[in-house]
Amino acid sequence: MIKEIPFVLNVESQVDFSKFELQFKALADQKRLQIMYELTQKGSVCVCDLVDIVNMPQSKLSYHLKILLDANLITKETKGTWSYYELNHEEVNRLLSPELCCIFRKSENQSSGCCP
Amino acid sequence: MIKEIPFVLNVESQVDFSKFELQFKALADQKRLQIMYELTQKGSVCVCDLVDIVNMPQSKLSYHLKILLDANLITKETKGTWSYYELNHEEVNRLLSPELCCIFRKSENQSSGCCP
DNA sequence: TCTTTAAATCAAAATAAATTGATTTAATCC
DNA sequence: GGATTAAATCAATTTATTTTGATTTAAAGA
Repeated sequence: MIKEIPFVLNVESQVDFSKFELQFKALADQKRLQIMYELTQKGSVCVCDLVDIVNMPQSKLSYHLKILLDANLITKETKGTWSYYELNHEEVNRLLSPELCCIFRKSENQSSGCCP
Repeated sequence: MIKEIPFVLNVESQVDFSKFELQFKALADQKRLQIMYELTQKGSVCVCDLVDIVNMPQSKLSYHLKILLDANLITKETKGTWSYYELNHEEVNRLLSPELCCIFRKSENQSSGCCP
């Protein structure tokens, strides 16, 4: 019979925070928070429109979208020459408090169990 | 007669994300996440002990504690020469999802309405 | 008072992230 | 095919953050 090894020593220093670091880094910028906010308000938006909405040069926007995409906080769908970005509500809800989720959620849409 | 400029354009860009930026910046670092995790496990810890727990030079730890403190994610109490730091559970819960809060919460203590 | 210890601060160096403007890739339309 | 448009990428610069080791501040004890 095998004795269980106590699940105690230094388990804490094993905890892997790298995914959280990546996601919080993506959130740690007002420009990117605004992009997320706009995607919440407008739903699915193509880069060519987003450029005007957030008033940002295209290459700069592209850079910030990539950071959000790599963090899995937004999703991308390409249709021909256009790329449409959307908020990844599941991931945002997984990460942020209901209170905070509401900032990234239209008040009309209460369906996804985030807002109180 | 002066024509009014329509108050339409860019109302959304008025939303102030600066406090969130500060807090997410504080969270956007594995070392600081580990510090928060240790404070969750150990409750109130003085810097002199934390140095060994997170295995970090004192000045470096002091730097990271300040960032967490400025973001209101931890609190500090000085007793004589010692400084004791604690997690600010209210603020952490306000910001992070119940799921994530659990990472910064001892499983014994279910009192604060965070874990499911 | 002098010494010791804890913790914060400082300035310099190292590292990382953001911005810029130009270029590339690739899909669409004529 | 050639021109046009959308979006990503690139390299160079700028800006911000982190690390380091030394110094400072200040409380406690002999």
